[in-house]
Amino acid sequence: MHAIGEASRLSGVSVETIRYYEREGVIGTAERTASGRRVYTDAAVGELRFIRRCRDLGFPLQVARKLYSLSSENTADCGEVRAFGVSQLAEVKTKIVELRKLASALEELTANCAEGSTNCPMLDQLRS
Amino acid sequence: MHAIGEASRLSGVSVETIRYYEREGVIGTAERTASGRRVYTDAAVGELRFIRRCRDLGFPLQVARKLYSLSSENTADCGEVRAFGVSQLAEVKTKIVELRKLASALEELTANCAEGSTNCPMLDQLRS
DNA sequence: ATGCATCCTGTAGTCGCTATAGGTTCAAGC
DNA sequence: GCTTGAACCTATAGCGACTACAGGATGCAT
Repeated sequence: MHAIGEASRLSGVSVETIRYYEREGVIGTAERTASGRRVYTDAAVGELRFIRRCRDLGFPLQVARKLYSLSSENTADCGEVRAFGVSQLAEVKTKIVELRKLASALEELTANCAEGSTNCPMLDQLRS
Repeated sequence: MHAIGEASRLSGVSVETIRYYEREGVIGTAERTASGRRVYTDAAVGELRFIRRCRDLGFPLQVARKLYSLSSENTADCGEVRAFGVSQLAEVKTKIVELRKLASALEELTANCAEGSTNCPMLDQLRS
């Protein structure tokens, strides 16, 4: 059994975020001590770590939650899980493409800017 | 002179967002007709378009505003403008690197998932 | 005169936290 | 037993950049 601070350290989820997750129903409500402090089992810490890993992969909280509930069933359909992963991957790839365009636009814009000049090609572009 | 809907069409900024920009001081307060409707000059539409272009390039609103005010000075220092662009470019590049890592992680995770299987390597990874 | 598009204000919701205020509880050292 | 300080508690507000109502006023064409 772990206090919230320890659960935070073990899972990599901040204390405030753990409480937020509980409020929002992302994770189950933690047990409490007689004085009202939250207490976490190893399984609960595992749940937090699972959610954090999903978040690190860019899954929204709702999807993280769904994946965790799939993970808790012993009849989890791998195909359904895969679908979330594939869709997330598609989104990430789309974002990369967008950001690449953005990067080259910024490269072009800044290319001809010079220190001290009061005639700025970047501003000209933004204005036109 | 243009009504807000027309200004929106001309600038590519939604009506709600234009009002939001005014509320937040991103743009100046628009003139009003006798009945209280906002009215936009071509210059005001240009301002909106400028802001939208900055946003499209990923600049935060504050920076967009700053760039617009630089653009309005006739003594704008091109070096200062360039600094914003370069810093934005660096951020975009950092994000691309992160997203690439994410994409390859997702590719690995989903690679061994198969339709219909109840033994899911992606969930196993997320759990472990 | 009617109807519909457009406009107005004000407020709340989105997402995923983060921060603050103001309080209680626990554990260690003296 | 007492004090101190860390860790905990709740409740609320703020972030960024919108978006989405609700409930009403206005403008314009038929």
